[in-house]
Amino acid sequence: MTTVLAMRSERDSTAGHLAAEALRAGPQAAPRPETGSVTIAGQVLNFAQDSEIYAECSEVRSFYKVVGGVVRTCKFLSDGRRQIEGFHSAGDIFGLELGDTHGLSAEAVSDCTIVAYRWRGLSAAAARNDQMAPQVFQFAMQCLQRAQQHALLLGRRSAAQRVAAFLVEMADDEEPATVHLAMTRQDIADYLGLTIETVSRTLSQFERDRVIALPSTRHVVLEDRDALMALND
Amino acid sequence: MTTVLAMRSERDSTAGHLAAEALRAGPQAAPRPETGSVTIAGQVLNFAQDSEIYAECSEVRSFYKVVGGVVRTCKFLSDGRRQIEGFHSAGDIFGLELGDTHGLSAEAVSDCTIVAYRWRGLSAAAARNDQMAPQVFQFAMQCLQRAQQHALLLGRRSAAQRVAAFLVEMADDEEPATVHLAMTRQDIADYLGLTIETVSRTLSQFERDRVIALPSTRHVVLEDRDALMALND
DNA sequence: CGTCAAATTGAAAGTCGTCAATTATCGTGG
DNA sequence: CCACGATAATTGACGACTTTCAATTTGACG
Repeated sequence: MTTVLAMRSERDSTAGHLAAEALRAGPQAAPRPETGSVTIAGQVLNFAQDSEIYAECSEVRSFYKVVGGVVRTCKFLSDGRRQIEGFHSAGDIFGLELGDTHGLSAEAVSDCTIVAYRWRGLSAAAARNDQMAPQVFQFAMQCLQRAQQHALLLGRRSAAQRVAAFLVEMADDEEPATVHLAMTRQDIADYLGLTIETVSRTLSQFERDRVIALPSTRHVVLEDRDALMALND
Repeated sequence: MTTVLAMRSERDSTAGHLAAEALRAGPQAAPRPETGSVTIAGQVLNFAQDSEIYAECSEVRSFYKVVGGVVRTCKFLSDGRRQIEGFHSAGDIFGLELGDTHGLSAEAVSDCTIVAYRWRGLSAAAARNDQMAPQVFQFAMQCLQRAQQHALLLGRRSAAQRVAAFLVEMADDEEPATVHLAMTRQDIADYLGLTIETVSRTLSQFERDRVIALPSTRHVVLEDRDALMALND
């Protein structure tokens, strides 16, 4: 199966909008290539829960967009511990790298469907004369800002602040927000730089404080989102 | 006073080398513009110790290269604490951003000299038809990798591991390496996500263990660099 | 030599991690 | 549909590491 990812070449949009539109466009968003647009063939792949999408230090062959399910990108330490750099769900791009080897590994948090877009580095893309570079740059800078925000969280926040930030990050805009967690407590812990026990205890404490409700382990209702947000300035 | 930053337009080099050469080129590296190269005017600025170069959320007018001295880029929390994202010394670029506001603030760790290059975003640079985009992308990805490495450090390392990583990062290639610290213990603590006391205690312990020597507070001799590196896998 | 800021050191407290036990959840098969 | 086993999650007790608070020492500069 093959799909297309629209890569527009208009110059009048801002770089931000260009990238946002192009990198978020799904297969369904480009039923027919528009005049002047460049399309990139993508291959749809399915991964079972906990299967590896690519390994750290493996050769970069493609970058990826999540169609369904959730993906985690992470690093491993020699002692077996993990640092999860981020979770990626429908519409998110991941695995786009400058060098020829992946700096992180990627794994399926849940069963998921992913589109792989062939990618041989920026120079190869630039040589095709398409307007991908600004979008790729935009993407890199977004990743950078998230990474810096994450470093701030890991360096300076308490366990309660980290868990609160995670819940707010995962929540939708509804009120009260219901968060469906695709990942285990271990995943959350490895994302927040905590242990599974601390995450569990913190969630329990939030529940006792009536800040959240836990109808099931994977469903969190943010009863008092303001209280959660207030924990981080 | 005005200087130039060479921005080469050759296509035959790898993206990596392009960026590395162009972004590291100093005033002295481009005595005369070469045929086919694009030059960017830079303004030399001096900043006194602890003065602000730009504030978080301030408008992006330029990006910067350090000529002399050391710069820190950091974020502030509402409680007054800081997370220093990185230190930048001679030759380093900082302050290059996608959006129109800075995501971090920049301050002079020591008295320092900096070249400011006018920068109005990638689209403005791209419109001038120079070949800056790949170099900027390369730069962004390098920052991203450093930020991810830093997140790993902050999320999963003990105080001793963090201080060891910092010393190795700051060390030159000589043996034994002598590190001249331009920053205070507080700066180091805010970079490593620790307190000033913990940094001090850890350095003292390293000294007792004969891993380092401290001829003065700002001079560290890595007596046993292997031992320091062994702490992190 | 005196003053002030930076750095070090000590003692106590607190947070989070570790280890262990219990409970809950989910998938599988009877 | 229920029972069972395996995995995930929770909870408790304890300990280690880091922070906090406080005092002292060191170093820079007039």
